[in-house]
Amino acid sequence: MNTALIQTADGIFTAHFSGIGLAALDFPSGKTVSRAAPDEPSSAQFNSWLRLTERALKQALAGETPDALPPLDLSAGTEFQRCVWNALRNIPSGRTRSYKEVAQSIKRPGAVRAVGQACGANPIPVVIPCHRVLAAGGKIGGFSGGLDWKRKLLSREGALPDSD
DNA sequence: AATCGTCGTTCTT
DNA sequence: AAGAACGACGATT
Repeated sequence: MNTALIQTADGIFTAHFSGIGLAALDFPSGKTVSRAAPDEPSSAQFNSWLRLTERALKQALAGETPDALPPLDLSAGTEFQRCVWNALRNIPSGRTRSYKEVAQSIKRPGAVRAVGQACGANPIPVVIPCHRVLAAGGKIGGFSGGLDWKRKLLSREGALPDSD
């Protein structure tokens, strides 16, 4: 797994690439910046994926819909998790779904709580828009990267619900 | 506010 | 290999 740092206006994200594509994306840690040396030689392909990732990330952080994504490596997830993550990918910017709606959309209407778990296990936040999933009634719900991030992202998309 | 139903994942035997 | 525990939930009381 090659890791690369991506500098944005919101801090330094860390991207992890497998041989398949982008496998994980970490929020800025705030503290120690991982300086791990690449364990694979830098190739033209990785550089291309990194450019795509950087562009897509910055667009997404600005509340825009990325015009292109790098290949994603979701192979680490279970079948169920990949279903959920794919469902998340077609929630358009500026729109939100409830956990229940996501559960229904993947034909497992009873697996509401399991959907929440799967969202939390999303390895590529922001790009895979897990922040667009709210609890019922427009409640903010939770977020693995911290609720401040969830609110910030939704706010930039103009989809931040009125806090009740 | 407290409790229960639900279900995939993870942690313990 | 089971079984118990645990959630970024939702519905009921």
